[in-house]
Amino acid sequence: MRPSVSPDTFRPRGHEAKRLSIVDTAAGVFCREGFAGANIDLIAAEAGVSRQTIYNHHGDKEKLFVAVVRDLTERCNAGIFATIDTFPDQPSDLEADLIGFAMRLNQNCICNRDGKFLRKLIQTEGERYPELFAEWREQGPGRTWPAIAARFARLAYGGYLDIEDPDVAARQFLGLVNAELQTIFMLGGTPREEEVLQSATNGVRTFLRAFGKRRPLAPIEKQSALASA
Amino acid sequence: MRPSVSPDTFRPRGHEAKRLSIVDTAAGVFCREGFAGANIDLIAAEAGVSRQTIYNHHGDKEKLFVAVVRDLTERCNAGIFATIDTFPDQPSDLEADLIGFAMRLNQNCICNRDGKFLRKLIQTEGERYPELFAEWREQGPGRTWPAIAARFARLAYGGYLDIEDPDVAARQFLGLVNAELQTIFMLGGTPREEEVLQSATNGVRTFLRAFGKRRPLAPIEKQSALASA
DNA sequence: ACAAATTTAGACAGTCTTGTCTAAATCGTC
DNA sequence: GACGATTTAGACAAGACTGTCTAAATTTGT
Repeated sequence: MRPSVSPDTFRPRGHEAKRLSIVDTAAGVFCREGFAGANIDLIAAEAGVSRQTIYNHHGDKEKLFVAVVRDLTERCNAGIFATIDTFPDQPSDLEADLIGFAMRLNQNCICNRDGKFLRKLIQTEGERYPELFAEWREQGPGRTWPAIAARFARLAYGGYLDIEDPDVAARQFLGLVNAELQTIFMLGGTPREEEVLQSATNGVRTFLRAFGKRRPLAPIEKQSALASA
Repeated sequence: MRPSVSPDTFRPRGHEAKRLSIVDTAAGVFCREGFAGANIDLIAAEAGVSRQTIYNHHGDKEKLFVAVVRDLTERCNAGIFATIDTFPDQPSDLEADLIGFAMRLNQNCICNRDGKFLRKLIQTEGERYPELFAEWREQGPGRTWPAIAARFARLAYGGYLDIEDPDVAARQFLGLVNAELQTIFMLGGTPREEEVLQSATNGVRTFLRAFGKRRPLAPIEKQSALASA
């Protein structure tokens, strides 16, 4: 791969704009080529910036890489928490509302550019930077999963679901909702919206078969008639 | 990383032994360092072989990489099909038997060395070798998933499960059973056996809450008394 | 034990890459 | 429009890596 670039390269204006463009472009190149394969000249060309500017901003390749991961983690986390805030705490149509939530999570956090890049960088270079990715683990899954679990717990407490362990339920919810996208994720592809919807719909249906209140009509609840039909 | 190696390097004897050792070692190095970062000298040293021997056997770095992926795909597939053959077609204890199957699948196919390596190589270099990984997709998921789905279909036909779409159920089964291992997989780690068991147990329980026959006592079933306990 | 095949160590050319340096050009701001 | 800060292009040294070549050493089969 030669660092060739369309001649009419976009050239970002302003100090911050350049910093942004560099980190952004670098994310893409690190993903495509891996850390070792990523070429600073190529990043510079794609970012519309001279190589020296990259060194001015970030010092060296490794520091640039760290900046990229920090940046992605931060943006992804923000997106996830914003989406968690849309969790249906008082659903009118539980199935539809959970499918909507799953869709938002997938489209805004997991399948979007940042999510895709972060996932790939973690998978690819995670072992090489233990402390950096330990940080990601704490800031990412370590904070978002309990937040989702808390929402499911509230839903259970509100009588909408029949859940024993909210943490397990949260992880299984995500596993179910993405069950049909695994192969696509593996190869770094982006699933089409209909595929995401399909997987989310099937996943939520199964989730509700397992955890939905099964006798919304029966008033004799709780300890008594645990076995039902 | 310098190509340093313990001085008393194991030196494989025989033509085939060398070929094996090269492909095997290369798998590990490609995983650790990525394709671009993998160093032929390092592979040679770790394999206990001279660099020239690698070129004699495989021509160049790219051909070596292809050989590695082919090798891993083949071995993994063999393992998966062998494990699918242990699927509980006539379970005595459905929950325990499915947990056992999930454990075998995880331990022998997904968490073992080959599975870990193949997964990482696909994630890391998949986009760079579209046709190679298209081949993997056909030979791997394209063949194993339907095989698992067929087993679930048989279980449903036998009255053990209440499944509409066996393909969806199969994918969801895998998603559930691995739900709690995702973070570990992400970072390339190998989960401890108790973690695998925990995830499998929780996953199978949820799976059965969703798809298990819920009235094993009611005799007015389907064709006759297909439902058992 | 001998002949053929294979493997080895090391040198080597060619290429690529990182990171530094410099002088000129450009930009933002007053 | 002018000044200070930033950016640019390009050259450059140092090092790393791939893939080839050679002659010697080792292994294998008979």
